[in-house]
Amino acid sequence: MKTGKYDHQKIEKKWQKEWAKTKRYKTTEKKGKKKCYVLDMFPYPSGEGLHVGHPRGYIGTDIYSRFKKMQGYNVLHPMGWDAFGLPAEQYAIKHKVHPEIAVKKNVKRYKEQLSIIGFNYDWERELSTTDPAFYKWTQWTFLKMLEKGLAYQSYEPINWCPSCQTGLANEDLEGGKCERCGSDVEQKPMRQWVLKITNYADRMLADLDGLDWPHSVKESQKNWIGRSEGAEFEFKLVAHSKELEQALTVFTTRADTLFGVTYVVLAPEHELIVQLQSSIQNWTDVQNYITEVKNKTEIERTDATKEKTGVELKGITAVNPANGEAVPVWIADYVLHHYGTGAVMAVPAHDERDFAFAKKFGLVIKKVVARETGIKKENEEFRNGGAAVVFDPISQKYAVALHTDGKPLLFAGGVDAGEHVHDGIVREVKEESGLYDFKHVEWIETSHAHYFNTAKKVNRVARAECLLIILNSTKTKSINLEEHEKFTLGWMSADEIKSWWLSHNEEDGFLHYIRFLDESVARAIELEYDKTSDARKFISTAFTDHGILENSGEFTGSTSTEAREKITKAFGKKKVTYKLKDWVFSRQRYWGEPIPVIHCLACGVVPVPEKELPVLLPKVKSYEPSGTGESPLATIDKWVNVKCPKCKSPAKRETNTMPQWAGSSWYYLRYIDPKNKKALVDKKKEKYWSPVDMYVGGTEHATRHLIYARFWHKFLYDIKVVHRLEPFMRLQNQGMILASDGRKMSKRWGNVINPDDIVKNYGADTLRVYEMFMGPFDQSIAWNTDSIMGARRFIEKVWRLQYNVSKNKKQKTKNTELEKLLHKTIKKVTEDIETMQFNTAISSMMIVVNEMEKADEVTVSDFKLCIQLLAPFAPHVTEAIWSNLGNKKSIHISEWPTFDKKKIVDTVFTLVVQINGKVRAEMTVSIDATEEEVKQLVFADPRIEQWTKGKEVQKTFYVKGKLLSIVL
RNA sequence: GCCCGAGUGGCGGAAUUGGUAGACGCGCACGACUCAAAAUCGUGUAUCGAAAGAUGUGUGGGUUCGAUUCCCACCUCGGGCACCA
Repeated sequence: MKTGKYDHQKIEKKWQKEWAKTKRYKTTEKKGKKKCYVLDMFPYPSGEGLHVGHPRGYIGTDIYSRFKKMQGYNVLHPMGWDAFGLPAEQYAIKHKVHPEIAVKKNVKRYKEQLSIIGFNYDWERELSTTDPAFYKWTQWTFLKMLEKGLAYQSYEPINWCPSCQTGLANEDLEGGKCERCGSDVEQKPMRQWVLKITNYADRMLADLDGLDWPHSVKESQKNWIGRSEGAEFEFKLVAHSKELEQALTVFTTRADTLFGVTYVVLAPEHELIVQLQSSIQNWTDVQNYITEVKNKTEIERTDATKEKTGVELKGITAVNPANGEAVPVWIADYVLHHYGTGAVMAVPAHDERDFAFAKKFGLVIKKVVARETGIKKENEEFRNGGAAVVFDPISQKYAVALHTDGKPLLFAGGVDAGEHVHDGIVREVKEESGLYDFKHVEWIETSHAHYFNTAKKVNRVARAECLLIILNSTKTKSINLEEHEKFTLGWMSADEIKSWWLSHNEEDGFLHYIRFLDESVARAIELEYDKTSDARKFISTAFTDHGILENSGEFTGSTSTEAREKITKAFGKKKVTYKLKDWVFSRQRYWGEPIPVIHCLACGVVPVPEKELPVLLPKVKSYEPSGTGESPLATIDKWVNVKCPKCKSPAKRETNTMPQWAGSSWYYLRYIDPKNKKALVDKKKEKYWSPVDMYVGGTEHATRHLIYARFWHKFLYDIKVVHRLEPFMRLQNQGMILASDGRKMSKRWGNVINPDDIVKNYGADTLRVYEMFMGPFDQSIAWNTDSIMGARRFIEKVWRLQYNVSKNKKQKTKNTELEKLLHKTIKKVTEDIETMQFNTAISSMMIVVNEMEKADEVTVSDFKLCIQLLAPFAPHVTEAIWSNLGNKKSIHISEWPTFDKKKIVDTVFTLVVQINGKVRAEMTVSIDATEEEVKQLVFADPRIEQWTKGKEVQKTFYVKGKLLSIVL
């Protein structure tokens, strides 16, 4: 063989042409073979073209699908275009071309850019969501949803983007702003089509468990669906001492706090308010407030840090179903109309928001849950007691009972018979500390601690009141002598007390009890001491943890968890609520699938008959938004005015279009059977190819595309179009490639690296290897053009190797060390591709190539195995070498190498000798050596002797094939 | 605030049923080849130290013969949710 320079341009052009000619990548459907469906999230062809970040995921799926093909699978690996929606329309408006033409142009450019990278897509299955033959089935599915009652019209206010001139779904917002343009969205009441995705919330949640998806994506979906279990309670309403016919239903997750309700709050949009008008004494104020709230943007309204506002509905009270107490009724915008029942029972003692509201408006705060520490045990002995935090405002220090070992404790104790618990604590403090000059005594909280008394060997639960005592002076009287032996009066700052307890993790008996008290101290210390006020006011916060009930009638003493069940059962009913909202499905824009319904004055909403699908998007002169909240389609009289399919009287077409996410919710099914005119997908074909085995895309789709597609798929399952509950079995995220400055690649920053340039200068194979080698596939990483040389050098090494190898063609003797390494590499690369750890796969191939370069003799068969491993990564150069070696058929249909178990077994290993945990020597030992033999060998070694001399060996640990640890 | 995930050389990163930390690559230094340069090849490259040796995987504790890996607390960064009752 003649030595040749590695000319990537020539090689890549030649083989891409050859593959196209021989239809190398046409999907095979050989009988009796297993299938593998490998899919990329199809791109939105923008006008900017691709940068080097875009192909990263495509390279991953390309490697995976080539690998699976070589393993003998029938592989489906298609590509298409997600081309409806606002970006294409905005681009078209800006460049004054029709979106259809703009999309065609952009697709052409994308396809060119993709093709030079050498992907193995089956282009015969290419599809576009904008193709009428495709969107016919998007419309068809919508009609099925309409038929099943899952698509409905609503007039509720929705998110409206004033800049994009369209309504948006909840998923299209980012922090209350339009995800596309960043404008503040408004709440605009208008007619819209909505899909009942909430009907599927539970199934989507439950089926997440069976998916091989990244943990973070599953978490995002769980958060997005936002299921919460709680209860509904009905509060009867009273005005002028008479019960009204309307009642108020509230939703809560904290039924255990029902006895702590001191008022109730309605969202300002609540429909009950108008109904109650005649009973409301301050109607003008109420109306003013509602108007005020209406004028706020969504962001202003949902800002949790702003001051709470609200108005009381004077003249009306609500009756607590648990204890019959009448409480005031308020309206406030911190209560959201669209969550739960749009009304809450306010428990200021145990909810931050209610607390803030109650503080501001001077409402009653009633504590019904006490803090609980430790774990509840059997046969607990009950103790009643308390403790006090004693504060000296002059020195800003706390008085503690200082144990001789330095431990600071609270002044605490039990209560004498017949004595009030507060008096008991005060008495104890006086006796133990000698302090007596108190300025202020305040109750902070009640707590329950479960602990084991080590002295008496009994389980105890201590109910303890925690008091705050503020001193006038630090003068003392005589101190109880018995206590004085162990304790002295000490003064410590909050930080000193905290740090002592943080560094001493004591758990037994009384100490555990003390530790609970310490938590009360910590809490008391956290209370802000208001120096400016003569009233010496301590400002508290709401206690929102679970605990033990107080002041709750027969439920007093129960845990929150128990009480929640019991109280729900006694006074209300269980209820589940979701954060997920129904999918706002209409857009007031041109470039989308027309919603296939007709509005008839007589018949109402009439679906377009199935045989008239698709409802084609008409050609128009102006597709710019009308600005009236109506779609541009509304201006095309010819298209709009039709006859009602039912009664044949004049009727009008629906002029709203579908959102961008419609087509992408099911496109993966169409690749299976892209030309089918009779069905969305052929049942048999669907049964063979579904589900997608490997789906690769960015994390930005975690809560939109991937939620919508799962919903759409489950619907198709219900109407028996598909046979699997989930569309994508395995999902892999690819990380973004950032510019070398660490920012996103963007024209705006002028930091875009174009893949065409890299392919031209370094080659597609180098680009592919570099992008896979730069770091873990799913992590974001900055582009570094310097580092790309490493990948290029590696490929050149492989290229040069073919000439060294061919010289040895006749050589027969095997280099067993090299062979062993090669077989270990086959194992590693096979496993790494399966788990998409491409960086370590390439690393191990680099190692074997380096060794082959160093070796004098490399057999052709060993080298062949090596380039077969590389073939999915660098398809062009390996194909060229494969052909140079005299193979007639493509390397990409050759059989994937398998490793020989016998060939990777080591005969010797490196034993590591540790002495007292430190590595002191290494030695080569036969793999068959017994522990005794190893020990003999080790102790005879002079390097070991120098450490063991004169010392006694206490223990040894032997890990077979790894190390010997000696303890002296 | 709540829920996830992650912190390792000059840089990208490797190694976790607890067993040699830093594979592979980039960069850098020196050497070979060259009139010279580039390319290529070779050697070295965690820190401190002349060396022996010591230290070292965000910080502080703990378990263990042995911890990047397990436990507790904290710090920082990234992501999701957020007045969601």
